[in-house]
Amino acid sequence: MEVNYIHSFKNLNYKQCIEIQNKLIEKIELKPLNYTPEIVAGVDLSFFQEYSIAIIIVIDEKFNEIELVYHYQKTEFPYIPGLLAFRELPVFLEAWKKLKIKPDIVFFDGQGIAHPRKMGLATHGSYFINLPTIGIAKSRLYGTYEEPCKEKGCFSYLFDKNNEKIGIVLRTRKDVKPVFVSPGNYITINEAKDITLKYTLKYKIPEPTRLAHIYSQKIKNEKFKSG
DNA sequence: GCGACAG
DNA sequence: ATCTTGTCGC
Repeated sequence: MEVNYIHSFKNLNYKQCIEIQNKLIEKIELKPLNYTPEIVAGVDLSFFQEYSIAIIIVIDEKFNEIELVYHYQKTEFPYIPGLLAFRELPVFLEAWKKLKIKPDIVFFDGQGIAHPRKMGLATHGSYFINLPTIGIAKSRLYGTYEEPCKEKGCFSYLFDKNNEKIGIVLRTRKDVKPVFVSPGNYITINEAKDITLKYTLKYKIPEPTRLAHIYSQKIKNEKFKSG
């Protein structure tokens, strides 16, 4: 798939990254999707020594795996809370170029707007691929919330310092720690929640991201260990 | 100054 | 994320 524009982030300092994020805030469009996604992609990265491996898995409504692409290159940006996109997007976008099928929406392993500057991985990534995105995080980065009830489907809202909703704490499985769902872009908070549940089977992590994680581990082992 | 802090 | 064994519970 095509990429809007891309440049390495490796020479940016902390302050410059924050400036980029602040400039992109005004471009966020949390508008209704107005259609039901049928082709969904999941993204995840794994790391081995100095390398980063990004994989993208594409599935249809029946969870059939339609396409899988990956790309690995040397890691060129450290993990810094709040700046995850600068570390992961460059690798992801190289894998994205190899993708033939155009998904209706993309699930990222991290936050969307549930971020100090509303610029989590999923939101930042949406500008490069021009598609709706959802952030699925296993833990909280930013925001306050009440604990949702224990049944599958229970949820509570995540709020920022201005008491604005920035995401949902969603119980995707009974008696299991909830996931933090937030829209990346071009979708609403509630749609992100509904679509996440729709793509969740018997595990805590919804299928797109869960499968992406499994394959990123598998490819890492094939390329850097046994194979 | 101190604590928090996606992957 | 990654390094790593067993273990409690459905």
